[in-house]
Amino acid sequence: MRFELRIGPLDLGQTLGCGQTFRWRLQHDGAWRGPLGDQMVMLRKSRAGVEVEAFPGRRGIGDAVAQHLRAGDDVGAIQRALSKDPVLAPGIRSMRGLRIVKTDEWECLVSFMLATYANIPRISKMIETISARFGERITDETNAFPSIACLRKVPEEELRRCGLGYRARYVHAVCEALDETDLARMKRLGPEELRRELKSLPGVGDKVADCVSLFGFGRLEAFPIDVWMERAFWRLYGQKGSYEKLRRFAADRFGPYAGYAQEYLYFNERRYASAGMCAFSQE
DNA sequence: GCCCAGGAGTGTG
DNA sequence: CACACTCATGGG
Repeated sequence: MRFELRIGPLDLGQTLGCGQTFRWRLQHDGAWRGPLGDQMVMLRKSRAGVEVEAFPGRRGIGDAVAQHLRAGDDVGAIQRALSKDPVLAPGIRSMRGLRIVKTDEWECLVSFMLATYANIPRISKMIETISARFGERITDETNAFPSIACLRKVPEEELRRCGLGYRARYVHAVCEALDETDLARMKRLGPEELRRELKSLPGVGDKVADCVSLFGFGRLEAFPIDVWMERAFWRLYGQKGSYEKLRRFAADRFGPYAGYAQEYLYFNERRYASAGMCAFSQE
């Protein structure tokens, strides 16, 4: 199945390339390929948005892609609103095509639990390994991410052999603490309640809870704070302190689209670290 | 070999 | 509240 989705602005690399989601791969021909639910999808930039190719191309895949890329979001308006922050504005200009994605709640929860104290290539590898061993087959090369019920049957030791390290215990415990109805209920919670409930899970602290709120549950006001964000806050705003303090600063300063501000700061801080350059104006 | 990674949990001052 | 320590391992 092949079709075009009208969407903009959109840069696939900025959106799928690093950190929000971990299973999209850039192919040699410039297309991005990855599993979405139980189907394989290839995305290629087109004039009006993206050209989508899906296998096996079951019904609903169009909606799934649109939902994943949050096609309904007015990203231009969000950028204009956040650009009122003079510190943020220059960085936004280099990230016009970044969209926050909406990922599956369960896959997102596990992914960011695995992300603790690991780098992005390793996170991807852990997720690929547990998908390959325990997920339903989509193609010869790729399996879907395993459901809660699937993963619950896996002994902790076997998860450990997938290279999860100490994270195996948390994943195993969360499988037993949670089921699909819990996730469905959590979708209706307010932001603070959702955050509190996520944090009550073993292996989920402030940062993971905020990542899962933002990407998995689609709460654009969520603002995950990691080491990169601490560096950015100190360098650009002269702010440091506890997670709660920085979180409040972000909420006050960036409002309902704080998640987007976080992504702009995150990408630019990493760029700054690697290139020694800065797209933001100094304080 | 060395360093650090999109942290969390636990204990202590 | 802040800090220190441990956790288990693999990319760069």
